[in-house]
Amino acid sequence: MTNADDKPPENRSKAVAPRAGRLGPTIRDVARVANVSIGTVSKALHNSGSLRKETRARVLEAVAELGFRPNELAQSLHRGASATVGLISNDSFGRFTMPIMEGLEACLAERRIAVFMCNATDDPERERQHVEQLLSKRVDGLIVTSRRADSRPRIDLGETGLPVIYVFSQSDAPGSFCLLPDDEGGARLATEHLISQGRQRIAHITGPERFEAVRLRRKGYTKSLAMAGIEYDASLCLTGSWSEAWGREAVDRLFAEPAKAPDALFCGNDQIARGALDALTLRGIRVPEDVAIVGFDNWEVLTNATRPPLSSVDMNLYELGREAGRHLMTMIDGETYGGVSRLPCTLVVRQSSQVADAKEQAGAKGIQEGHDHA
Amino acid sequence: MTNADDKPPENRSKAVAPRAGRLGPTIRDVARVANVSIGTVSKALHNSGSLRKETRARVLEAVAELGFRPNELAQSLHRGASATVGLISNDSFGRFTMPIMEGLEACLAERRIAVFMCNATDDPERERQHVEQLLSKRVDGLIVTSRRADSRPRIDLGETGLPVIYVFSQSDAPGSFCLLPDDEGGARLATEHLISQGRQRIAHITGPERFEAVRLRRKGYTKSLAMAGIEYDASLCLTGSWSEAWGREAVDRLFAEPAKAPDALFCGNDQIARGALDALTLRGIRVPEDVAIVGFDNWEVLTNATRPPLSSVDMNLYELGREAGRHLMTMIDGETYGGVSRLPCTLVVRQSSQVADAKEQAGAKGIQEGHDHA
DNA sequence: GTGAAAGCGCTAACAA
DNA sequence: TTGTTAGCGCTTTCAC
Repeated sequence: MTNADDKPPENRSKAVAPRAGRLGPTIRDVARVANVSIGTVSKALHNSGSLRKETRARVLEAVAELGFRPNELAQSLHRGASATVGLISNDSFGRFTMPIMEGLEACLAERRIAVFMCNATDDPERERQHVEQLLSKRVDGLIVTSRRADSRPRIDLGETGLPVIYVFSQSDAPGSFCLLPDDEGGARLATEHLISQGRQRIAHITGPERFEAVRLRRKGYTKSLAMAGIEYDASLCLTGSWSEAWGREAVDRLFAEPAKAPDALFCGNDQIARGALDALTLRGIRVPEDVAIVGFDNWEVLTNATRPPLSSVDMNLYELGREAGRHLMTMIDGETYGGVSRLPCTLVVRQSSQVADAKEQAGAKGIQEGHDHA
Repeated sequence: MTNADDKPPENRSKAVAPRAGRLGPTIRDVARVANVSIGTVSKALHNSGSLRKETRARVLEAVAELGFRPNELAQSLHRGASATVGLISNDSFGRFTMPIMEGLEACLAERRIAVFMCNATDDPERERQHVEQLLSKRVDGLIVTSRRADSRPRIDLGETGLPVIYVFSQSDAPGSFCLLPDDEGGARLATEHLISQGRQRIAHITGPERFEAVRLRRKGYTKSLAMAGIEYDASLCLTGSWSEAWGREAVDRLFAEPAKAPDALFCGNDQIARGALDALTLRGIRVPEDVAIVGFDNWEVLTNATRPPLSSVDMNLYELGREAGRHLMTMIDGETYGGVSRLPCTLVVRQSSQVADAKEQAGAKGIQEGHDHA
């Protein structure tokens, strides 16, 4: 019952919907301009059905003229899927979340899926609100990430069978799908590399015991020692905080008695490694000649800033994010996954662990040369 | 013409819309269960109109029973606004983008506005695609951020009068609204602080000339010197890269001739400052007794890791993000802004710039004590 | 106080 | 080949 000649309401400037003008032309407008029906416009847009060439051309012309852009909200409503996923982070978008986000976004963008960013910073109430909002917005899937020592309670999604992936975080609920780096494997890469460099007394300076990553990395470390027939010396395995200060302190302890000093350090993260390196330098101990060092995280602002540049294990978080994206897409398509999946780490060898003339060692599986961006 | 007793289609398991079950109950279902009309349910949900107490109760009961969650997509379609904004980053979600995102998200979450994250990494084509997608999703506003030396081309939004804010980035188009930290002011805080510590020969080691931030910070530095009656010595102002290596190299140059050596360093970022600090320490020059240092960015992984901890200028990026969110909300409500707005920086004083017994200096405007998280 | 119905912009099934 | 129309799930006006 609207009057057929419905003009744009230029007159009612203070109408109830002041943003109407911003919403742009609708498919109806296109139909009017092209002088065809709405259904025809839709067909022309999706290249579906059969249409006379010139009709389609006329429609596309009108589309261009009006600057028509289909309203995805309406499409989603119809389709029952929003081409949208939510990413909930508890790491305050921290250093570890970033590369994961990038990988995820890059992967999903290819299928034109958009990502809602939500920061819950370990506040259960905020998390609940975000989940609530995401469900209301009818996201097609959910990614949960966080840098946590222990596994987290699973997200409560009620009856909705919404696909969820825990990346770089673990849910305690059975059946949840978790994507993590292979900490143990990473540690083995590092330790075996040091052994291959001829080191025999390899110390491990690492973070707080309560982190599963700490326990797994130590496991990899001890396994590699065992495989090489090196006896594990508990006094060489030091647990502390994730800081440079702890790295310095640990070195002070390890090198208190020169006779018992190690000839290599495998550190739980790059900050510890840097602290250790600084402390060694201060003591006049040469790296890598006297003591070789390998860190963990491959955080380039650190690894490339030290002298010498720091070898480190890379968790390939960007790749982890991509993988999460891929899995999520197949889950959205109906697939189901569960359990913990771990992605391999890579060792990036720089000067801190390799005396110059031993360089030919590199090239083995999971090992790459560090390219220092000058 | 649908049969009134429309059952959920449990039978057609391989139907065209396999996700239908996931979409959850609709307002129609609620109406059926509560035995009222759809309109009544809506009123009950929004506490609008007048409703008998028990009717409302009945509706809410049905809502709870079914786990009904209003479909925001449908609401948005009706309302003509999506309660959604886009954030386009060209910094690959880097170190600077993170705190901005956090502030933005925190601010918008209060009004239940969700944020789409898009990473364009300085690729114009990807950026265009993202913008296109965001427009299709009918976002209510756009935030553009990037760490760039120069101003960027403005985002092309066609006819849509979509609100846009450039945060930590500048558009070359006149009329654009840009939100930036007050680099010049930050530099003045740092320089004046050093002067107040009795320093007279203050060097400035900074980044590449092509960054506007570099030029502005130097301007602040020279102004402060002038105000204090200290003559500007061009040989004390060194331009290089943003790296620790450059910080070390610059110190080597500055201290080549001990007679001409400065008694304070104001560095263009914390990495440079750290490199400088390390180089000084290596030369046996004491910080802060012999040379005081102030950095820029207040990147805590760096500032708290050095010995002594590093004083630094904080750009308050989190606050910048919040401010962007606030402005964007008022712009969505119809307000318009333009031009460049700069937010004040803060100086965080730690030990690198302040000899112990001079501590009472702190407390002035824009200056705060650095609390080192152990 | 409550119900009916017209949209919001789009798709797809069906008619013409 | 093209037009018509019934939804998608919700809000809101207007009858009753």
